[in-house]
Amino acid sequence: MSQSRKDTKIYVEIVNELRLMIERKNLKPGDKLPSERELSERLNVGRSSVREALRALELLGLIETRRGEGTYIRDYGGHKLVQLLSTFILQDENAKRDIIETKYLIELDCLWLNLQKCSDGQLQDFKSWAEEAQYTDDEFFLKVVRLTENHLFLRMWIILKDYYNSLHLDQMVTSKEDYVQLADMLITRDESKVRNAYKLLRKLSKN
Amino acid sequence: MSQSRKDTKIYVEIVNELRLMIERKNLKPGDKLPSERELSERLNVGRSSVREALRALELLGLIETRRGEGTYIRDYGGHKLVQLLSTFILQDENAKRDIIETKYLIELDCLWLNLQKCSDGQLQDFKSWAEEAQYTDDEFFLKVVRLTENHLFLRMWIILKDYYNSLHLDQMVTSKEDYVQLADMLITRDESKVRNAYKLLRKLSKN
DNA sequence: AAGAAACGACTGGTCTGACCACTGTGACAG
DNA sequence: CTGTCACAGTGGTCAGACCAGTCGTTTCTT
Repeated sequence: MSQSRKDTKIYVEIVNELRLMIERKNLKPGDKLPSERELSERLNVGRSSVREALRALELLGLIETRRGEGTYIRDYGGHKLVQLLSTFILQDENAKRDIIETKYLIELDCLWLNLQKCSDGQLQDFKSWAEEAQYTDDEFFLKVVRLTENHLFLRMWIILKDYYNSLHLDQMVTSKEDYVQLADMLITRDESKVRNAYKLLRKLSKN
Repeated sequence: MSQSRKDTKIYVEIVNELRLMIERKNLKPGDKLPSERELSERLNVGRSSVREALRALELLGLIETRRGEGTYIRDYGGHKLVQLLSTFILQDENAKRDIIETKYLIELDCLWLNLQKCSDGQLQDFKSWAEEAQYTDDEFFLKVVRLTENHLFLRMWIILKDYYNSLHLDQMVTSKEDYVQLADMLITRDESKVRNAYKLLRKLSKN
């Protein structure tokens, strides 16, 4: 009727089956999945079909397999996906511009979110860290994004960061004062000041 | 030499092999890839390994296979990825809040981008359309996002929209005037006015 | 008894060959 | 010329075999 046709490939069904299993058993990153042979038996499919499904999920970075041990759920992060998709997607020049543009805007969004939602204490801690610690640009903004406690932005930013770094742009040198300044402006809770501090840090001339 | 190292799985090497092949021959969406059997022969690997690689690429939406015909390069788009990643990523409770928050912020980003980059003519056209056409909320903002010509934002927004709709929130009724008003504010190129118009439309009390 | 070596059970990694279902094509009968 | 049909090629799936690691237990050595 609807789509009970067998036009859906087995391996896709297995992927869905796995999703359900993970949901039902509430499996989290680090947990172990059944072995390939067991899955093949439980689902009444060939082991090769199970493998196709698992390999696909692995390439996506959703699971991890260790020979001799088993298959485990993984904490998702860009990984190979980036490298992969980049050759397929980032062909034209516009893509390059999109990545830069998007990364910057998301960083701004996260700054804004922090400005809205963080407590004074959190912002103060952040500033102290910015003053005292050693960090790269990625590390600094990772902390910014983490502070929002928005996993979606975190995922997106991590992927964007990987793309961004794969562009091999000229590394611009950002002085530590710029970072500290930005952290400082957060405390003022003044949106436009934060915005300007970010622009300065990124050396964006105008808006 | 290069691949005599057994630390990389065959199917990953095949994926890379395919990437190279696509680059070298400059294959584009719609073009045909060699058959599974031919690949298996040319690369001296088993057909099952070739399949694992192809299935992974298929799940990613990078290729398309048609039984009896062959394997073709596909025009990339989110596809199954969304559905897939959602269950693996959005497990916790905060996910819901993240989706809403992120969608709104990205919509604001796109509005801001349009305000920066669009010509007067484009904005005028957009306003005319907003006044005269019939559209849903999704359709309205799809147009907004499209206008930015940032494919990355477009992809992200589409994904977010799907997530968002799957939440089955109470449909809020937005009057057409709000949309027109927003389009109108774009023309003024006043950032804060656009921001306020958006907040009004989304019925967000404060910031 | 304590430590080391060997074994066995289990897991993923890969290959081969077989069969099915489907699509495109070309030969042949009308 | 046209319609039919068989065939070769392609993806979809499966079963079985073997390799190569990991881990826990057993057995042997000291």
